[in-house]
Amino acid sequence: MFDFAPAFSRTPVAVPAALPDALPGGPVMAFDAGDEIYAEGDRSGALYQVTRGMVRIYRLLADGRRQICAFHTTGEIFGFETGAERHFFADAVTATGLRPLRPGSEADLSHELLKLALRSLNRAHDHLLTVGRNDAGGRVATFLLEMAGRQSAGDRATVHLPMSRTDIADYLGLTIETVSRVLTRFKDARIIRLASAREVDLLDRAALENMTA
Amino acid sequence: MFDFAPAFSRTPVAVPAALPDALPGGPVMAFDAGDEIYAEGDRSGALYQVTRGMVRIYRLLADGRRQICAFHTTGEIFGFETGAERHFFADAVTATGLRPLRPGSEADLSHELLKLALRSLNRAHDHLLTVGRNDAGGRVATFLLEMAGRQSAGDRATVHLPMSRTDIADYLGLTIETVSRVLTRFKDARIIRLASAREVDLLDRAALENMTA
DNA sequence: CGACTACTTGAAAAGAGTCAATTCACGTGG
DNA sequence: CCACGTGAATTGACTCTTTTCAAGTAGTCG
Repeated sequence: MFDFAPAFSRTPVAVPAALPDALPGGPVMAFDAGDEIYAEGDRSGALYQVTRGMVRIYRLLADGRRQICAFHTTGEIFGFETGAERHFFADAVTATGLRPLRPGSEADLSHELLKLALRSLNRAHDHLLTVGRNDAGGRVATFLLEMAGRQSAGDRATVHLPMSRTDIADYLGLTIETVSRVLTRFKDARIIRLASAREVDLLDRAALENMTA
Repeated sequence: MFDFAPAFSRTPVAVPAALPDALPGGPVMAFDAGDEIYAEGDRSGALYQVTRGMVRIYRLLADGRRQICAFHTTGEIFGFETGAERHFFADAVTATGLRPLRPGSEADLSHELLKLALRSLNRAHDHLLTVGRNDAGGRVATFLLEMAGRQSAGDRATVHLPMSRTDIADYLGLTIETVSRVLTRFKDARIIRLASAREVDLLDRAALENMTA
């Protein structure tokens, strides 16, 4: 049906380097682990740049199920909204610092924001691919590589996971039991080592990449 | 764990009404069903506004699997890219007309593009929710309501599906067999009527909405 | 009318979810 | 310093959904 698929390359999760400085920022705000940053229904306000820690962006369904759309780490910017109200919840996964960016109305700013929005859009599509076209193993593998890619230069073998298994499950569209089982399966296959529940050594990156589909 | 979830409302799939006219457009280009509009790896070029027909945006994996990110109908604009290259494939589902929009570099334009990009971002997140947190029934139900919402005023009971079951499956992260089975299940439950494989009457919208989670 | 493609249906297998029981890690107080 | 309690993570047994593989049926276009 399809002739042939050219090698598909995932959007690199680059920290926007020069960009943020172009935006006027306020003083850094501190949040503890679990603190709410904003909630669905709140009036749309500032964008935020993470100066340290980690933020999760998510939606809640009436029955309590949750879909985490994104995790944001140092340097990243989040908080775009289309309308006057927030459509998502955002809260701190760990102790977090945020620099609010005033969304001025100057046209020049739109250009910067557009770049950021498109970056977010790419990420959302990557995430969709992960969730839509991967089994549990592939999703967890993708997740580990994604987290590894964001930490330090991205080549250190040890990955720290600041978030709980529940967070990971809600990010990947799985249950916490499945996430746990996949991790022990990886461990038994010597693809990873679990120094502790939240410290993962990637022993065989190639194996993870092969599951990533 | 979570106190209570406020009613979650899905982003309405509104056709951008006033926006497109603000952008300078070229002459309409015609595509037949199946024609490629652009491919992954192509140089990023114009944005396109659909004047008639339907377009599918997708990614291909090395093993031939496909994830359709979006379908675009009349009035909608697609073709945003972050870098110099296309990250997606786009082709015509049916006979389609496209008006290319030159992405001029004027700052004023960024403002319009930003709105459009954010709209796409919202849609991507809705789609993620559909795929990540719904079973097969819920995904197909969501899909039917989405398609219904785009056709005419959105209240006529008959929905025309221009795309194949394969397209639907690749959009929802399911197999074509599952899509087919869900549809016959809905039919047997008198939730829909299948006038033909691609003509669906929504007999019980409430039932569909209840599965939408 | 025949051939091709799209769609549907069936049976078996695999994968993930559910429910329940441990185990583990860590902080608190004796 | 150790016992205990709490919440997080793992493991097990079982069920249910979805996929897979394999026919079969229906449209459609020549």
